[in-house]
Parts: sequence; structure tokens; C-alpha cells
Amino acid sequence: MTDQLSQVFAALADPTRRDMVARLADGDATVGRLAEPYDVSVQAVSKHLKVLEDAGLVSRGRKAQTRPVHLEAEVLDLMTAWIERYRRRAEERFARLDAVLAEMDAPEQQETPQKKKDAS
Amino acid sequence: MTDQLSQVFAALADPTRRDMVARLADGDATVGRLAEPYDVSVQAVSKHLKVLEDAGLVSRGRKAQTRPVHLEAEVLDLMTAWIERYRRRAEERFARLDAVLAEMDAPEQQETPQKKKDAS
DNA sequence: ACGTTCTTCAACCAACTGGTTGACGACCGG
DNA sequence: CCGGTCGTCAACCAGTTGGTTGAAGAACGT
Repeated sequence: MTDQLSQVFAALADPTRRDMVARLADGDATVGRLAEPYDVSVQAVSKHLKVLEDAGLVSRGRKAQTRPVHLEAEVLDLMTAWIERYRRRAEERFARLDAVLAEMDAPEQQETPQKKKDAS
Repeated sequence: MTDQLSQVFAALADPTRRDMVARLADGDATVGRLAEPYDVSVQAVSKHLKVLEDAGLVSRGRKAQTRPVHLEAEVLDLMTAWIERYRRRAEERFARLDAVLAEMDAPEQQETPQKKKDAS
């Protein structure tokens, strides 16, 4: 699971981490500030942040004692690109199937939608 | 981790499962057929399919001995919606920041950009 | 130099994951 | 009914994950 896409998906599979990303979309925040709403230790939040950082979803600065967290929103495009690619593909296939069915308007029974086998 | 969004993200965090989805975008397939390219047992593939099914990403029919697998592409929209929401938000914030920086050519600088506390 | 604050490191633990093998269930084709 | 083929269920195992507590860094303010 070393490829970035997997890491990004995995990082966002956790509701807490997703919420962090959502809040970071409104602006940078410190670890402590990020941890406030959640009912877990600050250390746990720090671990979540490490996951997000390893996935490339956030970067971190260094301001006095704090380590401000910054959302790297471009990485989200990676996912959108992947998703849209296959969603579109499935849609096109669906459209082709519709076309085939439409062409079948001859009054023959369509009891068996004939599995398409080679729907050319 | 019971919410669907988490399940969908988790399901796609695995390269094998992502590849299955990619192939299913080109058309339905049986378990055996799906398993062919991978160097794992058929049972393992069956498990992967269960994960995808629980996430709502695929559905399964029943044709003779086989269980044809079908991609439910609409679920992908769930993710796209989530991602785009926050990507856009981050982008807008970035745009606002640019505006602020542009406006800062006036000789007044405010060290502390007012942190915004808790903006609902 | 000292104490305080913010954050991370380390060790540990329960639960989940992704894989295995072996047995079983469902459905043809005789 | 019987022998294949396709797929799932069950038990098990190693590795990862998400959480805990306790101690240690790192950077102020005084």
C-alpha cells in the first residue's frame, strides 16, 4: 500500500480525519486547536495528522511552539481524476447499453436481455 | 466505521480492489474471471468483492453457477461530492488570501490575520 | 536558567485486514 | 443420482491501525 492514491483513500476512510480535512479547508490550524472537538487524546490526533501528512494531504509549518497544519488541496485532484475516469467509463457503457436496448424496439419479447456477450 | 462514505474510501484504498472497479467499469464479470489477473486465491478475491459490495460499489446477480458482478457507479458520486466540496472551499480560501495579499500593497500591515475563531 | 505550553516519540493493547487452506453449498450436464 | 465447476463460509495467522499512558523535545516568557 505504498502508492499515494491508496494512502490518500485510506487517510480519508476515517471520519475523524475527514472532519479534520473539512475544517482545514477553512484555514490552517494548530494540533491542539484541531484536537479540541474530538473525544480522544492529543497524541491520537497527532497520529491522525501523521497519516494525513504521509498521504500528502497536509503539510506543517513551525510557528513558535506550534506546528500549524495546512491542507494541500491539490492532492484531492488525484482522487477526483481516478474516480471520474471510471465513473465516466461506466456511464458511457451504460449509454451504449441504452442504445442497444433502444434499437431492440422491434416487437420481439425481451424476456432474456441476452447478456450482451459481444454488444457491438 | 459504519458510514458509507468511510466504507467507500476504505474499499478503494486497496490497489487490487481499485483495479477490479476499473475493470468492472468496462462491463460485468464473474468472480473467476475477475480473479484471473491476480496472484491470489479465488477466496481472497471473493473477500475483496464482499468489501466492495458492503460499500455499495458493486451488486451481484445469479446466473447459473456464476455470480456476475456489476459496478454501481453512482456511489462514486458520493465521494466526488465530498472531495469537491472541500477542494473548492480550500480554493476559495486561497483566492481570498490572494486578494488580501494584493490589497496589502497599502502601507498598512496587520501582523495577525484575525484567526476567525469558530466560523460555524 | 527555569517553568510552561505545544507537540511528538515509545511501548503497549485490542480490533481489524488481507491472505492462506480446507470444507461445504449451489447449480449444471450427463 | 453423480461428478464437475463456481463461489462462499470458517478457522487461522501475520501485519496494520487506532487508541491509550508516560516521558521527552522544542520553543517561548520571565
